[in-house]
Amino acid sequence: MMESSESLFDLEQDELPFAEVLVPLPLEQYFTYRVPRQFTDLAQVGCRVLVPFGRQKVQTGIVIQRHSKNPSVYEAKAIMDVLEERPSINAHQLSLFSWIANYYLCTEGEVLQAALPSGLKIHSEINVQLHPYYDADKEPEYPLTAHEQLLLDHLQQHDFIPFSEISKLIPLKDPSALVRSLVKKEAILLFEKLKDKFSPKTVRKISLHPDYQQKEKLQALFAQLESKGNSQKQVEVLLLLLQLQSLDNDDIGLAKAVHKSELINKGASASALKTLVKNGILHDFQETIARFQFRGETKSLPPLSKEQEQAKEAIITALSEKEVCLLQGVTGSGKTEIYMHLIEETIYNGHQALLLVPEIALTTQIVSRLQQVFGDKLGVYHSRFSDNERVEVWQKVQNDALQVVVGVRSSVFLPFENLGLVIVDEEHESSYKQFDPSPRYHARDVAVVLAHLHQAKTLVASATPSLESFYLAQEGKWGYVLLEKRFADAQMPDILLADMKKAKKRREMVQDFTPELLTQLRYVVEQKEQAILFQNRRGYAPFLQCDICAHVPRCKNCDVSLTYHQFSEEVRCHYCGYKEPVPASCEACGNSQLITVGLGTEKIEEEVVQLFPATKVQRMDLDTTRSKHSYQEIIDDFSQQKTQILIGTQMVTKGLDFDQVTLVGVLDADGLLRFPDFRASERSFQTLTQVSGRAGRKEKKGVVIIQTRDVQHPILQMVIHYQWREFYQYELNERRLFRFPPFVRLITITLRHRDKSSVKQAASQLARHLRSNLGENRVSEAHEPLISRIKNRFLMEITVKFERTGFNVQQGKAFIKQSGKSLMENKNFTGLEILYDVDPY
DNA sequence: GGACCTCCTACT
DNA sequence: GTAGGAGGTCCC
Repeated sequence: MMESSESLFDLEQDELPFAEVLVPLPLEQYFTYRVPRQFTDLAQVGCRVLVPFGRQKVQTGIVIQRHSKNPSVYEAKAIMDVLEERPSINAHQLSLFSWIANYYLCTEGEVLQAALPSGLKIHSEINVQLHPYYDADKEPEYPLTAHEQLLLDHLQQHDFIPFSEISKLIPLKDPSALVRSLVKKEAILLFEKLKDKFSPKTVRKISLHPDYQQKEKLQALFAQLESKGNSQKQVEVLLLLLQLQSLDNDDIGLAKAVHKSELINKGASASALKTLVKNGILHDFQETIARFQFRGETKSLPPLSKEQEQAKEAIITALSEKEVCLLQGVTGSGKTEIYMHLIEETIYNGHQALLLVPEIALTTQIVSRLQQVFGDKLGVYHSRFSDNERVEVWQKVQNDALQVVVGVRSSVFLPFENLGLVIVDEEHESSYKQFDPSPRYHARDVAVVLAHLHQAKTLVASATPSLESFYLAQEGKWGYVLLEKRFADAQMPDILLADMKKAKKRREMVQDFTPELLTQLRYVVEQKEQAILFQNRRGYAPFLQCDICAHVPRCKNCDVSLTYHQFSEEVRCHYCGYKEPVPASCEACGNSQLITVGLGTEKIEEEVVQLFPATKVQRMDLDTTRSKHSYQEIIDDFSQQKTQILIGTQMVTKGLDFDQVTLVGVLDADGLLRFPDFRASERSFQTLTQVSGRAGRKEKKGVVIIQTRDVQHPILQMVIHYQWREFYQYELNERRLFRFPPFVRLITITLRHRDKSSVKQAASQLARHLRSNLGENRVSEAHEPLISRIKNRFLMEITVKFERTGFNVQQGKAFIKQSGKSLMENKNFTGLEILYDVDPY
């Protein structure tokens, strides 16, 4: 694709004076720009260009196509600059963008927005400065308001302020009117400045000037300096430099450069240093360094057990016939070692490899294991890294300086040149599906497409595969390899159910603990072993309730109850972030007795601390892991056995290897099972199996206790008996019966509007239109979603189910999008928003 | 997404 | 009347 467009371009470059440009914004079309003569060669397809966009604004765009068709209805503006000689985005990526936009019903601009690290998305920002003729002491020609005065006062002290920061300085929601007024009064000027440019990390280094890098020359120099008498400081600097040069080497390497900061830290006089540089004795220069530098020896690959070796061979065989293979390996079966061997072979064959991991599983544990083997061939791509760090990985992947990347879902967008293998670890993880900003893509499914574009292979792995993947493997569309034996002959734990209903009736519950779980916990504490307690709800309790009138405090902006957080003494909305102090009394009846209902991690922590005051307890959930390192700290403390009991949400179920955990307690399995969506069973089975897998490794067999009010529940029965085959057959049957994925393709259409009746009317109109054109069995009636208002917008929903075969899904999707578009153009529904979620999770 | 414009409304 | 918010539009 690249080749052909380039050669076409060579032949006819003068006839391609226009470019279609994609901008990273949620807009449907490309924009046409004129390519100035000096850029005819440079502005290739895939290059980033700077373009004027909107009212006096600079945007980064990508050249999608070159052509010679001069747009007739408007005059094309000119590309301002081409940002690189080699395209940032390769042909595979452009195809991938367009596939994602089509499949997930979003725009290519949204994909670009998600794909490019912001360090590569330069755009201009408006700044405000004082007008050169403005005189603060002079009586102003026009009177100034208090707000205007505030801004001018600020500008007396500062050279300029970014427009976007004015609202932080002055309590104004939209400062544009204020700024406009001040411009008119000739008190300020506006100017634009580019921001977010990538800057490589550099260090300043000092070395001897080449003229002095010989012993004799140096001796002469010393003699000369010492004779002067006032150069003592300079002599000290030179001696220190020589000392540092020889530090890790007996032989003095006179050409060697040392860090300037080190010289200064060790006491070199800055002014003497400056003089030496000025006199041409020392050389002061900048060196670009990588942000990630792997130090230390790489080890050879860990050997595989017989079972691992067999699994690896089976995967290779499967992938020789099929593009995708599912590896189902129980927790603790040693999948990571198999990955390493497969990656090694991929690199050996001259290809790049990508290992996708769920956000939360990207810990130092897995990174350091891979780094030990792959050293500086390995790159890590994570949202917690800075922009500059991400740009660096991006560029190294592009230059083939990195052969392996371990990363989170957005690493499918990296500019791989010759991908050979993609591995999706823990593929059932819902965090692979992006939700909040569109594109709402699933990284596993995008990975399969990405691999296909590179004619590469995909390995999809999990102990508890998604129903979708399991089905594809069962149907033979994907290969399938099973690894059932735990590594080093570790035994699977005993999983037991504890009947909360019975315990409650007999009044045997101690707070939220059944006698079974409490007994085991006591034993573990006495034996100095470790335990994990799992409850899938953060905060103290899901909500507060009035003891008398049963009123529950609700969010002002959303249709949800507020969650009680004891530590911060607040009630919070998990949807819009609204929070308020805990109400002293019921707002409905004035009663002051508000009780907590339900169970969150914070409350369990409190109970455990009461029950075991001498034991070290740690809680791990969204609230305790907000900062960059706290997650890792909690993990480290627990694996070093500084903490004995770990209490947490989902997070504790994710691929962490702790050897001394002998007990896992699930405090309330019913909360999982009751979840009102079609994935409740699947999620329950996966979560309970995964969390159980945390118990007992190596020598010691573990125990898992699951508390429930429904001991007969079929899902729980299958979990405790390890009947995963039965589970998949059972659940596939249900899905077939009720027409859910993997038997149909699901799309959720959400309509959003600030006016309730408008959104209802728009939704039923859209539903009627879709039902009559696509079939009533494929499109649901418009209905209110479970949460019908978020951030003061009312929501309506339409569910679409397309069968997998015998129906043109792509055509159906296009029809939906077209219908949505024309509905939004309807003047009765101005302000209507339509959101699509393809393959919702 | 954001800078602009227009329209609406709550005040001194 | 007008400052400030809210909604709507367009970007090549």
